[in-house]
Amino acid sequence: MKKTKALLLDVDYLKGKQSIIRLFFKTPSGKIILSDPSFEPYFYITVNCAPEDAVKKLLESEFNGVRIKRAEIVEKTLFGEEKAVKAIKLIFNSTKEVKDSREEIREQEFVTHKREYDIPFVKRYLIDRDLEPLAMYEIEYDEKTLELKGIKKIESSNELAKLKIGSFDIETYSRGRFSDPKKDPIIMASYVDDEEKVVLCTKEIKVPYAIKVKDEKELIEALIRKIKEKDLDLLVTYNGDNFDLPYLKERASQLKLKCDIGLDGSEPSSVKKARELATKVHGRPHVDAYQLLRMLVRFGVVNLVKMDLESVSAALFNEPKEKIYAEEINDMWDNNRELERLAEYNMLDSAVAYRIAMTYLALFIELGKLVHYTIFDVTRSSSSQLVEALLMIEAYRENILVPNKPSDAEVKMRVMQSYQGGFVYEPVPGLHENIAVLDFTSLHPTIIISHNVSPDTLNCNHEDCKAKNSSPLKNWFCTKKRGFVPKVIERLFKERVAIKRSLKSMQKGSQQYILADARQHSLKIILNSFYGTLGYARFRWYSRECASSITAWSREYVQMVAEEAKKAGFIVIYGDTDSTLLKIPENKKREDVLQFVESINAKLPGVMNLELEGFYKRGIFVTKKASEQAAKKKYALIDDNNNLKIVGFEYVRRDWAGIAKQTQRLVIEAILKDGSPEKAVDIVKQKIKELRSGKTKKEELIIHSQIKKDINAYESIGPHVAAAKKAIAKGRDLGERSVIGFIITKCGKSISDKAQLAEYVSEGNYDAEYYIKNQLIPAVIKIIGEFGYDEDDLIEGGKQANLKAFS
DNA sequence: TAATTCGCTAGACCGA
DNA sequence: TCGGTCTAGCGAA
Repeated sequence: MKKTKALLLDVDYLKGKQSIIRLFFKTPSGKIILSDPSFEPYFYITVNCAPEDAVKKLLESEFNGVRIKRAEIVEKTLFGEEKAVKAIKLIFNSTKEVKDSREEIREQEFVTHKREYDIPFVKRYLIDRDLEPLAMYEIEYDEKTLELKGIKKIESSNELAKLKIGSFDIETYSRGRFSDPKKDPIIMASYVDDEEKVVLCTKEIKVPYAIKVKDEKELIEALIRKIKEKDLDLLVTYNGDNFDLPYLKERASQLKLKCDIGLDGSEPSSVKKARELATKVHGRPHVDAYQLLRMLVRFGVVNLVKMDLESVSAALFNEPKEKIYAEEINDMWDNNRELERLAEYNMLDSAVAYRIAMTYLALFIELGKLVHYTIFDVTRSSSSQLVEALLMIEAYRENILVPNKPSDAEVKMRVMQSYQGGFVYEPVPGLHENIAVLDFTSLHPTIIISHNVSPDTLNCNHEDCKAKNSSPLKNWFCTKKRGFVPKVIERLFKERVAIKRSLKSMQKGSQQYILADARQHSLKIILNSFYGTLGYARFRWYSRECASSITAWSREYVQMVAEEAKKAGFIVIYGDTDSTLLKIPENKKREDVLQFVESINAKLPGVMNLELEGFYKRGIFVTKKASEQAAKKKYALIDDNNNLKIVGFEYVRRDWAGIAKQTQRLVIEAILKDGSPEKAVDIVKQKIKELRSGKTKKEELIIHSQIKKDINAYESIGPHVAAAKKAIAKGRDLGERSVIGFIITKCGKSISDKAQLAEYVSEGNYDAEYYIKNQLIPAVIKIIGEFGYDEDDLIEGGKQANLKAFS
C-alpha cells in the first residue's frame, strides 16, 4: 500500500464486460493511472409491492439478455415528495447492461418509477465519491494492482498545481476542395508551450523555430513524440475536437503509425456531442480553445464578432494576425513561395490557442470543481448541464432521487407554453440631464432566495404561506421548509459575496487573487443560469410556475422602485427588467439618490438589494424608426469623465457597417459631450461626402451576420445568405454558424445580389448610395432628428433646426 | 441533444 | 412600384 499527494487530472472508464473507473493522477514522483473497481453502474426503481419480492423476481429474470448483478433495498426520497420510500438500487457489470435493460425493467408491472438511469458513469462517480477534478488529494493505493484504496481532499499549495500545458496546430494540403484525411497530407505542424515554439515541416523554411523533417510520417512522429516527451497535463488546440485531432489520428493510421498520445498509450477518441464531435485524449485532457470561447460567448463573458483565430486574437489580445486561406496555402506550397509566412501563420495559431487557454483556464477549473466535472466535460457543457450537475450533487447529499428528463412529447408541450418576462418601461425620448442609474443586484437569484422559489415549495398546503409569500401570479412558496433550489443558490450567493469581499484585500494579479476571482466568476455564471434553466423545456427541474413567478416578482419590484422614485420627487426616464433610470431634478442632489436607494432597501425582503450603478451628466433616448413612439432598449449615456455608455444602438451591433457605427458614435459624442447637434450634422455630411467619393476603405464597409441554420433551409434569402451561397459556389467552406462578413457592391440588382464576401471585394467596389441610405442615415437620423434636423439637412444642409429635444 | 423573454430593424417576399 | 407581412438576426436584461 502506498500513500501520496496527487492532483486528479482526469477520470474515465474502461468499457467492456465490466465498466471500470480509471483515475489519472499527477504525483510528486510522476503520473499514475489507478482503477476503482469498487464502483459499479446502477440505477433506481420503485415498486408497488414488497421490495423484497420485487428483488427476488428481478434477480431471477433476464431483461433484454441482461441479468442484474445485485440489488439493494435503500431509503430514498423522490424529488418533491415529503417522505422517504423504499427504493431498489439495481447494480450491473457495465454501463451497456444498464442501457440495454432499463426499458424492459421499467415495463415490469410492479415497477412504478425508474430514476437516475441516464447519468454518465464518470459524472456519477464524481458525484458519489465527492471528487473535484484538478483538486489535490491524499491518495492511498495498492502498488501491485494499481487500485485506488483511499482518497481524501487536501488543501493545495503545491507545485503540482502548476499544470504543464502545450498547444498544437496542423496545416494540410488539398487542391480545390476541403481537405480529406484519407488522402490529403499534413504539411506543417506547430507546437507551443511556455518554454518553446516549434514548426515542423517537410520543406526547408528559413525561420529559427522551423525544423525540417523528411516526410509526413516523420512529421507526425515528431509531433506525437513532442506531446509525449513534454508529458503534457493538458493538450490545447483550436477546433481540435472536429479537425486537428481526428485529422492527425486518421493520417497516422493511413501511414501505419500509432497516434498514441493518451497517458495510457491510447489514441484520441471522438464522441458525438450535439451535432459535432468532442475528441478526448485519455488522461491528458484535451482543451479545445474554440469550444471554450463558444461557452464564454454564451455566458456573455466575452463578445466576439467572429470566432476565427484572427478575429479572436485582435479582439481579446489586441494583436492582429494574418489569415491565410486554404486556397493560398496550397498555392504557397506548390510554388515554394513565402513558406516563412506560412510557418509564422501556423505557429501563431498554436500560440493564440495557447494564450486563450491560459487566459481562461482558471475560470473553467473552478467551474469544474464547483460542479464536479472533468476539465474535458466542463469546457464543453451548456448552462443547463452545469446547473443540473450542481443540483445532482445536492440531491445525492440529501438522499434525493432526481427527476427524470422529460419525454419529447412533454418538451413540446412545455415549449408551447411560454410565459411573461421582465418589464420594460417606455422611455421619454430626447436629451436628459443629470441621470442616476439604479440596479437590482443579481435580481433573479435574489428573488429565488428571498421568496424561496423552488419546484418543491410551490403551492404548499399552508394557508399562511399562501397569505405571506404569494407571487403576483398567485402561486405561492412555502415559508416553513427551505426549497431545494434556493438552498443551493443561497450557498453559492453567500460564498460569492464573501469572496468578493476578500478580493478587496488581495493584491491584484497575484496567484491568490486570480484563483479567488476565477472562483467568484464561476459562481456568477452558475447563479445567472438558474432562472433561465427553470424555464428551459428539457430541464429536469423545469417549472413554468417558478420561472413565471420570478419574472412576475421582478416586474412588481422594478415598478415599485419607479413608483417610489416618482413619489420621492424624481423623474423616471426608463427601466428594463432590473434597472431604473432617474432624472435628478433641479431641486435635488445626487446624495438624495443614495438616500432613496437606502429607503428602498429597507423595504426589500431577504437578500434583495438595490444599488446605484452610477451617475451620468447627460443621456439621450430616441424614437423608433417607423413611428414617433419611444424606442426601448436603445439609449446612450455620458458620465462626468466623458465615458460613453451606448446601449442597443447600431453602434453595438455587428450587423451594421463600421462606417455607420463609427459615425453614430461620433454623433452621439458630439451631442452628449459637446452638446452640439450642429457638429454632429457636419460629421455626417463629411462621411456622406467620403462615401460618395468612393474612397471609403473596405474594412469600414463590412457587415457581419451569422448563418444560423442549414444554408438550404432558408425561406428568405437575405444578403448574408446570398453572399455565403456565392462563396460556397467558389469552394469556400461555410456552413451553419459561420459568421459572414460581406459588402454591398456595385454589381447586381437587389441588395442580396450585390452582397459579396468581403475577401472577394476589391477596394472601392461598393454601392455608395446603399451605404448612405441604408446604413449611415438610419444610424444617425433618429438621434439628430431629436434636434429638429431631417434627412434633407444631411444630404443638402442649410435648413434651420428647431430645438425640440431641449424640453 | 445549447438558460429565458422583450424589443428593434432590415430586407425579402407577395399581391395589388 | 407600392405597401403590408413575414423571416431572420442581434442585442438588453
